[in-house]
Amino acid sequence: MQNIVILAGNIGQDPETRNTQSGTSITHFTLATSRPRYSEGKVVRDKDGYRVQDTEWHRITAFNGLGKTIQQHCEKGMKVLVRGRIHYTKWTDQQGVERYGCEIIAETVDFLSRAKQTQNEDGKFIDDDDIPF
Amino acid sequence: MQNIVILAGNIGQDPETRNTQSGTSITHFTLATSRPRYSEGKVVRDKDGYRVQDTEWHRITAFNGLGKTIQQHCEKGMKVLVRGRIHYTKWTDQQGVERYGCEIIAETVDFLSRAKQTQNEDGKFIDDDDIPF
Amino acid sequence: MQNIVILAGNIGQDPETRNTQSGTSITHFTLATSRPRYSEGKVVRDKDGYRVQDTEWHRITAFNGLGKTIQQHCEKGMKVLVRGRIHYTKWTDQQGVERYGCEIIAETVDFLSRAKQTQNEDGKFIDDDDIPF
Amino acid sequence: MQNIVILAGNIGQDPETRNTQSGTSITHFTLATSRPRYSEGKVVRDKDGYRVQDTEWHRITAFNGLGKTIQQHCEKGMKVLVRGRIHYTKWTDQQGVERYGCEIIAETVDFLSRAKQTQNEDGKFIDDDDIPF
DNA sequence: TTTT
DNA sequence: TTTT
Repeated sequence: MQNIVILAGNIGQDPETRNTQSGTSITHFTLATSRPRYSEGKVVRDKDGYRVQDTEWHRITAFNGLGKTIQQHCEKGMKVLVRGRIHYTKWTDQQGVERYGCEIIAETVDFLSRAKQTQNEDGKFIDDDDIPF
Repeated sequence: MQNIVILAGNIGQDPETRNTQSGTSITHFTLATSRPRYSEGKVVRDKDGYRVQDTEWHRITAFNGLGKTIQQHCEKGMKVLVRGRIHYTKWTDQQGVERYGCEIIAETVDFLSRAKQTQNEDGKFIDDDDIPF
Repeated sequence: MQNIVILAGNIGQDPETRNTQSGTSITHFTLATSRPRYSEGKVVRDKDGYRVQDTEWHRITAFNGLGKTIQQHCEKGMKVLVRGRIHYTKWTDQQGVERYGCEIIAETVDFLSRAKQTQNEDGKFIDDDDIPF
Repeated sequence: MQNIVILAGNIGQDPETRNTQSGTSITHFTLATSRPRYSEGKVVRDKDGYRVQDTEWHRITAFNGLGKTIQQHCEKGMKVLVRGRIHYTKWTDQQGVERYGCEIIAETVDFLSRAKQTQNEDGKFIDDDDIPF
């Protein structure tokens, strides 16, 4: 049954891609979504008059082709819209403590800012077919 | 910017509600979403021929009025559709280790199964106005 | 840029499938979504005390494989969850008047009720691999 | 049951607001969402090498406070993210022909471009509290 | 821990 | 035209 996430926000760090032994490539980046804090129906401001924002930092994971497109065309600061699903992870850390994590597996990514252009080794720009807009 | 989650699944345990010192009530329940596992584009089956499902267990939080409606009308096994947002939490456990969590703050809940009816102390059923269908 | 629709509701009529000359198959069904009517923050009731519902009837279109799964496993009255996108259509009617329509192109359909089972010509049930749960 | 729409796109014309006799204010604007056309899994290009886009023009309706915020801070060309629901309308035109329409009732609007600033009659900028970011 |  |  459906597990759908839609996030529009800003990329926190340049994406990173690694390859697994099985040949799958995995791309990670972080995405900030913010919303103004409300208290009793009113916007909350700090002492300098700026609105207080609550920011959530999401860890986004993309595989293979979508991951490569992200690696080539996304960078820190870009605004993107991610559609995907929530996935929870569990592992044991070096102290033997059980740890839990949560990530968003991306299924589509739309660029809300101008996409970064990446040149290939031969100096040509990567084929725009990869850019989903 | 938008942080939207839509989950359709089954409730794992009866909801629990507690009240904070500030007068806010907080209701929690767990929700299972499942999807068939695919490998190379094909459904994966176990040795008995049943499809393998990957289940994600989400922790859902609802406040005040919505939480009370959930407490009164939801129970283990019911199918619901939750719309909400992702919220990450961080705390220090009793061993002094930093821990991270993830929960879904519910904004609406639709009942996809028949809602549980709860009687008040006077034996009357709680007003259906609370039930969102 | 994203155009995402998520609808949970009841199927109004058995789905219908037709084939185009180009070999694409197109499946249509209607889906009702309802919400209680509110006025000044309160549920509205009719003279018999029943809550007034506002129902929207959506026209859903699915192509090829997804359409065939719907044709085989969905019927009038079933509850489904559709994810898709809005598409507007325009045509000229027999009186030469320009007409506009709106349909939801389904990308995924989850069954929230028990799926209908369809027997093949040889009396066997269609392979469950088609059923998305 | 849920009827959720999420659209990210560009505003086609400056919003327009009118007031009904009952005191409700209604704001309308149009929003374009585009997606590259695919044929047999490949991007389609026109004779000049540009990708062919399919654009859907959505009619967005917002009421009262949300509508006023849109009127004050949105203009043609801005990028926005709308969350809302689909609503179908029916009316009889001047020739007595039954006509059908479809609109998106906005529940939230996020600005993906810099919001337009509007001055009040006294020359002051409208309170930023209205801007949802 | 749910469900089909 | 569905459903509760």
